[in-house]
Amino acid sequence: MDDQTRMMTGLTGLGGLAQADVGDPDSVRKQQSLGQPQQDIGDILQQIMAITDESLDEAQARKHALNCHRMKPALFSVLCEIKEKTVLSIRGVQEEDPPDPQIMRLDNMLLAEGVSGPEKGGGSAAAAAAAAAAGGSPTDSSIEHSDYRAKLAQIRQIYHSELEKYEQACSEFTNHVMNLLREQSRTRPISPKEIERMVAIIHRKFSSIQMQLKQSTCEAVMILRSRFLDARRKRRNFNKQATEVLNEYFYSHLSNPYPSEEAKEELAKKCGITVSQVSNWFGNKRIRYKKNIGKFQEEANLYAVKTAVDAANVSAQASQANSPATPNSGTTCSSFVIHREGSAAVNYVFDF
DNA sequence: AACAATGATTCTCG
DNA sequence: CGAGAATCATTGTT
Repeated sequence: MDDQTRMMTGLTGLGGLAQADVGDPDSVRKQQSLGQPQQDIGDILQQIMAITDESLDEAQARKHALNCHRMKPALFSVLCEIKEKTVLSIRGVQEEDPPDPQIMRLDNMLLAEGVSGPEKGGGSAAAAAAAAAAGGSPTDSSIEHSDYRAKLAQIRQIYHSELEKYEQACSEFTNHVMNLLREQSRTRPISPKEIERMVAIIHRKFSSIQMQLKQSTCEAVMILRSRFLDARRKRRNFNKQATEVLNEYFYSHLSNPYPSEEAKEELAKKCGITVSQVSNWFGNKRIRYKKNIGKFQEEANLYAVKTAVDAANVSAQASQANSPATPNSGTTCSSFVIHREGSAAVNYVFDF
């Protein structure tokens, strides 16, 4: 609202010029030299000055009265004359502002973040995700990005609606001022250039408000980004079933616990996690298992038995003669057992 | 609160 | 680019 008040002062500044013109004793002398009664002119000037203090209706009536006043054309021409002289001093003040580097910076950033620029509907959400992933594989990370995208969309929506509001307010205000100036130009001389200048001033003021909007939008995006990046570190432990599936695979492939890309995808689907999460899990598991086999012995045996039982069940269902004591996933399972027994806590390396 | 477990990240290396 | 290793940061347990 600070800008608005400043805008108003800018506006009254123009009006003030006219008042100064009117108050110029020079003009009074000129009027006197025309042979008109001084009192009369003084009255008119008083009336003009007082217009702003009156209610709209009164002012309207008074304005109409002034416009019909017999002295009006003469007064107007005098005002024009004075204006001619003073306008030279005003001209120097005009300076064309080059495109603000800061606002360009903000614009670029908003564009880069996808806040401004082409509206991204639901259809191109994948494109937005891909852009946000920036090099990551599009299959994963889309889940993590959905929250981010939703928040970004929220910011974008607020930004656009605010921008629209500002633009509307700006054009409304410009129209209002232009109408006002046109109306006033009947009473006092206002060149089109001046109106132009006034419009430029208004636009400058509004664009400074716009810059504030852009700035705070940028800040919001930055905050969102940092929160999001922090949030990526946040994690939820996988549910029991998922851990079970992963462990089952790990211990039944202990001699070569490196799932292929297809296996990873299948595990990911089974566990309801992403492929990269599966990769993370196996990476962590391998290194932690290797570091301290002893700690995992119990778990390993558990899953060895589990897979053995499963295998036995499968074979039983298949009406085969295998006893539960001779699991058919033997190669990997037994290799683990042998290794365990042979080198309890010493460095264990996977059989590659 | 201290500690362990665990998922994610970052770095180096082949 | 993927694996290993170290590390971070959160979650779960005691």
